[in-house]
Amino acid sequence: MNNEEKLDVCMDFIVHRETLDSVNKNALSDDVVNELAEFFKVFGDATRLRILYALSIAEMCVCDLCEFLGMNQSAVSHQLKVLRQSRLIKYRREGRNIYYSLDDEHIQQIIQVGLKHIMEK
Amino acid sequence: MNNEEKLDVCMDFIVHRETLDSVNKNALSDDVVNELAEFFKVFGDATRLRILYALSIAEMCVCDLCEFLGMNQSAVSHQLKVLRQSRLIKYRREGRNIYYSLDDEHIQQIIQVGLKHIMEK
DNA sequence: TCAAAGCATGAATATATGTTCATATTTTAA
DNA sequence: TTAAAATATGAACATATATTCATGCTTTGA
Repeated sequence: MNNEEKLDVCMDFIVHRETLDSVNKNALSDDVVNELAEFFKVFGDATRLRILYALSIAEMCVCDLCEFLGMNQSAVSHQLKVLRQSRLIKYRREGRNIYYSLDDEHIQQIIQVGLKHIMEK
Repeated sequence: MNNEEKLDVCMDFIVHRETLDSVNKNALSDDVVNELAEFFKVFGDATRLRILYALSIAEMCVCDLCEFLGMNQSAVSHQLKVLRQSRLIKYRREGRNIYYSLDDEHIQQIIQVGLKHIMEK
């Protein structure tokens, strides 16, 4: 391993220049990383996961979701807004009701990979 | 659709009983949902994502990561602790340095699915 | 057209979380 | 064995976020 440069981070010539070059060359852009973090953040909440998983089984109106989640309508609507803005769900109006469903084929895939992970560990 | 029961959530007979039965029957347990949320939460931070992506390219010591991330050592170590506790990374000591690497084959898979999602949207 | 149902949303609050600062721990070189 | 380097960690602080409360909007039935 090469230790060619002195850097602020460590006090000696410890940093691995080749590794850093390789990582820097292949790293994701800030924009992509931030978008990706925002995307995963949506899955990082139990309420939203339950909504997504429920919608993977059936289309549901807000009322249905409130009943299923055992939460009040405002809380559910706020989370639905987050999911809408992340384009993970879509909706259609039918009379006074609004029916939500999944809007992306990656969602179930991601949840499945996550499930596989926690099952195996 | 059947509207058989009156529920607190909505003021009329709007809730869809069949849908709810089906969703309740197939829903994930609270434990699994919470574990899954904790798992995804780890991916929902740009710093941690950058670390994971970097480690998918090369094994790195803390010093390397500080330099790559442009962050101080304490902040990096705190995030490494989160990643260790989630069992997403492992480490080995070599002298004074500690080298981190990925500890799970699902990590790259999940990041790839996420990337595919944000690219297509 | 008007009241009520279903849903959305802004503000407020409580809690969670990321970073910094100071310091502790472990290892090696002298 | 002792000082310094590399890393870890507890506490503090600032920010982000989930839920609640109050209220607004849209649609339908009377």
